[in-house]
Amino acid sequence: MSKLNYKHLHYFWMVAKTGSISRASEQLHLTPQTISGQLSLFEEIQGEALFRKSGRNLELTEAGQLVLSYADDIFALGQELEEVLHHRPTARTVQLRVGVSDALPKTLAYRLLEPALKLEQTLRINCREGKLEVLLADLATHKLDVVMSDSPMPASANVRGYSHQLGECGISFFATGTLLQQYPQAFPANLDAAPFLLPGEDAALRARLLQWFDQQGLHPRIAGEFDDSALMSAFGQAGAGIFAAPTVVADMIMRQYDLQLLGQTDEIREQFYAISVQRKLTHPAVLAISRAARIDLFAMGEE
DNA sequence: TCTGGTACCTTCGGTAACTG
DNA sequence: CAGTTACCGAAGGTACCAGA
Repeated sequence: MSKLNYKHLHYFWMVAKTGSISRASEQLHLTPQTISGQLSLFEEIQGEALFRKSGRNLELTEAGQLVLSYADDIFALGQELEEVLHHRPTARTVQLRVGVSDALPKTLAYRLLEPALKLEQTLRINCREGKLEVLLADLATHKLDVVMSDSPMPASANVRGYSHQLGECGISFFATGTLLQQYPQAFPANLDAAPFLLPGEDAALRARLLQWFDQQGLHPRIAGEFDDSALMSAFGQAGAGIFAAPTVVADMIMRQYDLQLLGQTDEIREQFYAISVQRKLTHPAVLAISRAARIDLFAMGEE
């Protein structure tokens, strides 16, 4: 049985961090051929190529990305041990690398992540926003621990992942006071012919809204389409149109953007998911998010 | 397009320290 | 003391880039 050589792992880690053998050799005060040789040996023992050549430099393979994610934790822990041994007490820090789909309202993203901030352990959140497909690619290469999205893992995605539903709620519609006065009819008739800000094609909410408009015989005037929910809210705040968001964050949106509520419906349901590469959620912060989100939404009578 | 310079990685052969 | 491991110097291969 092969044993992990931590010296090899350290050389690998330094090469991965610096992006080249020559730069790593400067950091480690060794010659490049030593690093190269030890790295080859490490790859041979592990039975996996960890780097591939990219021009003059090296880039990590998928296996390399996986090893790096573990090496980061191992050497962070080592550094922490040194600090403890040198009588510098330090709180144990848990790192959470989370990707937030840009279709997910930012206020909701915060609301979902909030339970993780209340963990007893010190948490460092590394939060990234982007298109779901890009975030899922990063999840597959272990650059992210979890992806928060308004839709489950797409069947077409070329990534192995598991969708964990955190909850669901109805939809609320918001507008500025000035815009609201121009459409005084009762909800939802006041949406008819009103300027409307529609979520982009990546958002799960978009299709549900369009279908609901059709069922209700409503014909809002589409004033804009937005992939980014924060951008859509900003346009809504400026009076460019009415927009929809999950009811669970209605209060936060009205406070944050100084908007008024047109109406609410439970006929459209917005769902929230945590997507991970593991069937079971194991990261302590993600577990906290998962548990708290379900309880919180249930308590509000929304699930 | 060719050529020379530069940067980077790998292989080979050898040495020194460590281990059982 | 033989085998193993880690290391280094020299040399060679590959990729990139600038200038003719």
